[in-house]
Amino acid sequence: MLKLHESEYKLISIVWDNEPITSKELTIVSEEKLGWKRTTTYTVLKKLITKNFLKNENTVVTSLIKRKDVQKYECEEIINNRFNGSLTGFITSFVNGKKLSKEEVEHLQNLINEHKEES
Amino acid sequence: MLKLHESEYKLISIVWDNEPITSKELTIVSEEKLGWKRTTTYTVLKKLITKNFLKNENTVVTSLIKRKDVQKYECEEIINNRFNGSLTGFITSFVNGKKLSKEEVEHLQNLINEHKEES
DNA sequence: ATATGCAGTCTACTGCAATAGACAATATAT
DNA sequence: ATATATTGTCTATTGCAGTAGACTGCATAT
Repeated sequence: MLKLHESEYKLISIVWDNEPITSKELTIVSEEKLGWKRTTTYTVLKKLITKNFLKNENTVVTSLIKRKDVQKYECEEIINNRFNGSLTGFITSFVNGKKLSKEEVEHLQNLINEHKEES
Repeated sequence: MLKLHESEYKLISIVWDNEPITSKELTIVSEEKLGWKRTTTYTVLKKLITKNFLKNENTVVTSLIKRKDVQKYECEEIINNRFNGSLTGFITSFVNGKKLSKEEVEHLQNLINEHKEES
């Protein structure tokens, strides 16, 4: 289960952006970016360690799961919950009333081609 | 702001699926599908009415916002929060390690074409 | 006129996420 | 040996979402 609470997500995002990072530095960055007190960082850090999302070895914090995996999980969650598992349903909804730039179109087309069934 | 809490989302979903629906019926369906007591339904209903998401006229409940709009909002939320506003980032993540069926590919391609900038 | 039931509100309880202060343990400097 | 800082934990507080019970007002049947 890759479910993260909001505060956990915020902290692990800082780790992803900066790892390896010492716990000390982590408290400083959290203070700067999130306005958290030192102990708040430690509390949330501990949660993430307990969940095996982060580890802290000798005051050096690194991640055990990758950002991509969490993102993927979250995508699936919302698509399953809100769109009955339909990716096209999701995209239809998102894209509704929007225009896609040339780059986006190109990028999307590549993506689609790369993930076509057979071929 | 189209933000909905989980319980609100569950209830409005029932309305979307059944509107127009009497408040009485709503309590029954909520009881069946969600296991809610009558008063819970009324409590959440009131919240949704206060937010102008639903209305209740003469015990007949109807929606003031459409499912699509809420879904769109939620899509944007997650894409902005988690993917810096990048749709392709989102899809890349979702599609990673998956195959897309012929129908999906076709559907997606149509979507893209319909939303190309200029043309 | 009185009892019964339905519609709806108001208040309260519970659980949990978010936050942080008090404290403990260990290392380091004087 | 003692003061100081660093690392980390444990406990407590706050706020809010979720849930539901007690109550009110109104209509209707007897």
